[in-house]
Amino acid sequence: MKSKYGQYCPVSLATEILGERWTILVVLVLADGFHRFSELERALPRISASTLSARLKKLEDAGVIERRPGESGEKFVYFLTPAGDELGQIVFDLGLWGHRWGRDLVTDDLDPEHLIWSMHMRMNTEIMPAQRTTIAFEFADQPVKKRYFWILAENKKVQACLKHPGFDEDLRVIARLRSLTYAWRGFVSLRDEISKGSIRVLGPAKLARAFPDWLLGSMLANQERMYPGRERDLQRSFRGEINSSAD
Amino acid sequence: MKSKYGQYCPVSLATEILGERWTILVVLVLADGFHRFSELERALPRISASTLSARLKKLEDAGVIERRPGESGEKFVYFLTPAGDELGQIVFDLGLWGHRWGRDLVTDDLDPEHLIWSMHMRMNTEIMPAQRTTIAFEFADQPVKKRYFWILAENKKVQACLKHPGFDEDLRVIARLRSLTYAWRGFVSLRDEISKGSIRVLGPAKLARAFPDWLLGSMLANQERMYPGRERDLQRSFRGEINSSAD
DNA sequence: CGGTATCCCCCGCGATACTG
DNA sequence: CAGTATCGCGGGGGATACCG
Repeated sequence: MKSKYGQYCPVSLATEILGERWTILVVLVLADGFHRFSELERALPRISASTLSARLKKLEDAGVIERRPGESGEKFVYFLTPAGDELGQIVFDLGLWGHRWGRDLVTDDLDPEHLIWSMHMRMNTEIMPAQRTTIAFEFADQPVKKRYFWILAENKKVQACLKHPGFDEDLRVIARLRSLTYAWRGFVSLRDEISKGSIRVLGPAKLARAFPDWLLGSMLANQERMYPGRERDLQRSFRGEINSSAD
Repeated sequence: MKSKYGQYCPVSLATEILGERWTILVVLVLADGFHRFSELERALPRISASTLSARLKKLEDAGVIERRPGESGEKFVYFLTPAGDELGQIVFDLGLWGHRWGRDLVTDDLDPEHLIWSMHMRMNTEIMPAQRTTIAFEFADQPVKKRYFWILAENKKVQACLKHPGFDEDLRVIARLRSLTYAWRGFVSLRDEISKGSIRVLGPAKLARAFPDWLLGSMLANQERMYPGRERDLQRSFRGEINSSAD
């Protein structure tokens, strides 16, 4: 059995479960409050259905998640057990570590669908209009298939759409994928990028002005990033890119 | 590249490094204060040299460890960087989780060499005799190759030996591997097992009486274990085994 | 649409051999 | 002894097809 280490050490035992590809991320998504197979697939765009199925089974066997009968369409919904909740805290710590010490992002890390998915979970609905608000996102540098997405908010409920939702947009946000991702991660300030024009917000002035407050950003965006030397380089190269594309 | 997830998510970035087999355990051993290639190999008996070499290289690239020139024989010594220290805390948390929620141990998890290695790091040298004390361990149920080990303590320095150290033993501890491992993990009380005879300590009465205090046990041994139902079953089957072998 | 079974390729890892 | 290069295999995981 490849996954065993031949050790009674508790770290080994934990690692047997978490060491397999994707497993930690599945726990993360469940801890984020998603419970359906399709939600997991959406949050983890590159996982294969069969792998996800296998991981859910293993996590269930390990006592990390519980499988309950589904209610509407889906066969099951998946919930963290108390053991899973404790694990979720560790996964969060790991995220903080990855934020502080993780490598710089490369193009292949960027994924518009996943970004939209993350953002729609962290909208400041308290200060958004109560009536339906449709925000269109256009990733100018992406191929057509990955260029257009929508986030709908209404009565403090937020929804992400991969297809045109059928009604007119209230705001349109146009940016390169990298710009919005960096703003999301907190590497650059959303407001700065908007005023510099690398992120454009089109629509009624009142909504456009309010938009930067709607987007809360990643939970970790306000956390300090280490290796400030690297970080400065990152921002410099990023800005250089923006400038050159604006020429 | 198999190790990438196509996500900018910080957990993904952390998992790219830690998701590979053995990596977390390498960090653990370094955090425990070992720094040499051979020490890592000893603490992780089933890792292959080539894999260990590859892991050290990756951890170095990731900024988790630092490779310094070695001083006596070895080419390098390996130290955690500040990033690695922070990671070490997470690995420790993971160990706590594994202790609380991890699966029961099976025979293949038990490893005498690793147990001796762990124990020799956690001897209560403050209360041990200052002069050289040699403790022989005999795992009665193991094949000859894995049956005999020694721990030497002298002046608050402790050393583990896989071969007869050349001088007489002061104490001899005879037990089945499972008994001592369970006592080490805190599943059962060392004192109880000694008084029941499943762990025997032979030698001068004064030393034999003191011995249970010398062995501090795993750092986690005093932590509560969850699923007490399972735990009781574990102890029952364990005791059943002892009894039947004592018949 | 929600989830599983099957196939098959590829690469991660262990074994072995090798160098300073 | 400390560490690295090479090779070969097994199984992890992605693609695809399939079922309810």
